[in-house]
Amino acid sequence: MSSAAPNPQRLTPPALQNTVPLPANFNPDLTLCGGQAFRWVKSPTQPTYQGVIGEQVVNVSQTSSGGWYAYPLTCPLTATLRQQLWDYFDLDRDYVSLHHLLVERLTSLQEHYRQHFQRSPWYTLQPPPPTSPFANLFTLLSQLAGLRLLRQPWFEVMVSFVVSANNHLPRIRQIISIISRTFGQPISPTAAAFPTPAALATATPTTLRHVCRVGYRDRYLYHLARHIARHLPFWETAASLPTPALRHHLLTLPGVGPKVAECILLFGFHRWEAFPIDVWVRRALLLLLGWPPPPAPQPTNRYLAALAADAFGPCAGLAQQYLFEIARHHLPPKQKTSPKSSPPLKS
DNA sequence: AGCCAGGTCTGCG
DNA sequence: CGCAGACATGGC
Repeated sequence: MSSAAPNPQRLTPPALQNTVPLPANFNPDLTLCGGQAFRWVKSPTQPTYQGVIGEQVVNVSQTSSGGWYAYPLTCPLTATLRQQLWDYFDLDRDYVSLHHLLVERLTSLQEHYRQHFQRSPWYTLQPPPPTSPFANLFTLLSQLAGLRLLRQPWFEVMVSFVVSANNHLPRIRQIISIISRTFGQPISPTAAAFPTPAALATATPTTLRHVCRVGYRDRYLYHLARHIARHLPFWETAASLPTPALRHHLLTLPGVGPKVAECILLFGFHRWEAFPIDVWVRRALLLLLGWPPPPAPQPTNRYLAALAADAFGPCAGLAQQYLFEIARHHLPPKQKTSPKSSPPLKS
């Protein structure tokens, strides 16, 4: 844990041709340290992030001119590995165009509902507050232009988001790290690959709870790993299933409900029509729409999912990640319920 | 100290 | 369906 050594491994950056250059506007904080992946650690002293992709420790660093690049830390960059990084960072996709598309979709969605709610009786009863992070939508969204969706392996995503339920991001990262070091193949003195289903299937609930600190989720992960390991041939081919069928199968897994299933579809099977709705995305979306607060009737998540599918279509997943990051950075931690009355005074 | 967390599961009307 | 509680753990 605590590296007392003054300078652990000050590797000189590899020659440029031995790295994978990332797009000019790449934003590592949003992409690597947001809510989609849990294995990236930001260096406190340098513009560098270290993570694990497959069986490799990977660094993401910045050149003096500001560009970002990725390279494997402990081995040369083979053609196969270059392709793996290219795939992980989703470098075939044009996120600049996607950003412009999202700006357009979100703006028109906001305007549509603004007009809708202006005619609503709830609006005149309780007008929305003028101060909202969505007041200047274009400026808000421009801060997110470097956010990308990573193409992660599906089993790691399954485990990560079962762990994520009712949990904090820092603790999710810690748990995923312990699970990797405990059951994954070591690939460096300090790092390990994420365990295969077979490897994690050897875990006992007791170990999961008391070593990996997963709490009451021990039985979910225990049954999940054993189930996946036992039906591995099926899940290896699951990537070719249509999204509704795949969603149906995911919902049969222990610890996987509607929200986690959408996360696995999006981050693990790269289905961009998936739209996970958690408390943050829900709050951000309602605020964007200008939805009147209670006592006005509130929409169900099922309704919001249909709304998002209609508004964003094949970009729903990226729109969701935008909303999540907006909520995380611009909304207060908890939406206070009704003020009710002043707190009781101690006499 | 107490509340909350990228929810899910269970059991009830 | 919709709703209420429980649920381990640890950060803030």
